[in-house]
Amino acid sequence: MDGPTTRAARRTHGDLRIRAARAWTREHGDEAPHLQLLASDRAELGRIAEVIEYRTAGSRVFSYGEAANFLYLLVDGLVASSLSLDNGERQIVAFYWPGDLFGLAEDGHYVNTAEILTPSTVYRFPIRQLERFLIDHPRIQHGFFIKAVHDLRATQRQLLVMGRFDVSRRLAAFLLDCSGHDDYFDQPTRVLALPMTRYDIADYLGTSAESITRAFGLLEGQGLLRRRTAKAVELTEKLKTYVEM
Amino acid sequence: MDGPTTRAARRTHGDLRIRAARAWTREHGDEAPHLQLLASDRAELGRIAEVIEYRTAGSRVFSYGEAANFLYLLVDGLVASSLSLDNGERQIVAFYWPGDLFGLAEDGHYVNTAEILTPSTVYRFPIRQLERFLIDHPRIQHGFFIKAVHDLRATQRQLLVMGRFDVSRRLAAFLLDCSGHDDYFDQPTRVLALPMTRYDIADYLGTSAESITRAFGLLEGQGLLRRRTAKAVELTEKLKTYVEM
DNA sequence: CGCGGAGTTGATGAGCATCAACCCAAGTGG
DNA sequence: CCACTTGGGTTGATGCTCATCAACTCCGCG
Repeated sequence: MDGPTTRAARRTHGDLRIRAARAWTREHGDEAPHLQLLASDRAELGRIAEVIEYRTAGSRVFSYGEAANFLYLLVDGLVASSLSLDNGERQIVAFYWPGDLFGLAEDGHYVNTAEILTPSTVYRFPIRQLERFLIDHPRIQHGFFIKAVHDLRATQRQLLVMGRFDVSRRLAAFLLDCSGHDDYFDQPTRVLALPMTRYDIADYLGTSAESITRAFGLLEGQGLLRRRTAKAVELTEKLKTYVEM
Repeated sequence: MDGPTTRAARRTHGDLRIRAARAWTREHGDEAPHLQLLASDRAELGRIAEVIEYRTAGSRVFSYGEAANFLYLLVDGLVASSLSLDNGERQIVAFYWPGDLFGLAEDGHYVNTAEILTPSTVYRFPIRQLERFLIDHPRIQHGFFIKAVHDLRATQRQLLVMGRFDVSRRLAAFLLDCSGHDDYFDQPTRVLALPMTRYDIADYLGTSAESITRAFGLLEGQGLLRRRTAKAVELTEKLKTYVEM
């Protein structure tokens, strides 16, 4: 498989956006799912970043245990972050969509593996430089802090899904999450494009690919969705009511 | 049930400690599970905090959906953070031990319910004041950021446990987590004091209280632990090997 | 002493993992 | 251009894990 291509970050950093809802306070007109970074902030951040493009699905941005020298911002594409057991079983702990940060580490080593699911573009920031930079730019650091809190909330929510939902409900909740990403969900037709395989979904929802297929069948049987192709699903409004929380 | 008692934060803030491993970089002598805050930092933080004591188990620090005006730091005791479904099922998404921060919110409202499990002492910080304070004190904000990342890692790990482990393994992993807290684990005798009920453990591990009891039985049958009383368990060294990751 | 909640044990059935077989679409190479 | 390959997707059969309901014990407490 061919490796990624690297180049210096572009002049304009309009694509440097961090996806996150506000942590505690609500501010006027704060509905946007993206943090507001000033143009000057973006430019400064862009200065310490490199742009990398990954072409091939299946390639890895980094692997568990590697020395962690970079933090990544996904600009375009889809990335999965996973943990694996000795027996080879894999648990995907997060899908990263455009605007997401990834590259969690502990004591200088990555604590999970980041895998490319579709051709992707990322910014990568040298950790040490970034840490210094954040100390010097409290407002930007605050944005990163809010992002971390946002991800923490989302992961806790997923814990509820895993702990209390059967497979059909988990799938329904997952599809609704996906439908929040306009790159993959066409509002007018309500058709969701699924960039990942059944196996990926299963490894995310703590079940098997067969069970995912059967859950699709169940939801379809109840008129909550319609499979156009294996990777394109039309969602109905009723789907929301199926996931009671 | 009697309410909590409030008083101004004390002069000395030696108990203001934030529990977290470093996010990315490892620094010399950085083994301690607590962030290093300067004495002056602690004093400044303490100035905007109030100390609250909760006597009665079962009382709530805050409930889902309430206006979020405070962030909490647990000094002593044990607190559970949970989400509930319409049907009353409860999922505990985290136990908070001394040194943990809690009070996640979104758009100004708490996104889970914090419940007192044992008599507890907390610091509480007015959110708005704290946010201003953190912007003005980048190093302390950095500590909070690291704490958030630490919690995110821990929650992702729990997601692996929930997605890939059977009940016995989940319980074993949970007991090992608990044994990391010296307040409740006596190193010499290897006896762990469990401050929570079977129901709490079940609601954390996404199972039922009966299954927890049976899992205890299975682990005991394999010589991995010994139940002294319902709330005191002697762990063996072998327990670690049972949870292969 | 009697009450109530936690803990335990047993019986039963449902949901799902697993294994196996098969279909289908996209590539690949002759 | 078409056979062949490969991996994802689907469907069916079977057994196991665990949720659930019920009964009972144990313990602390007024």
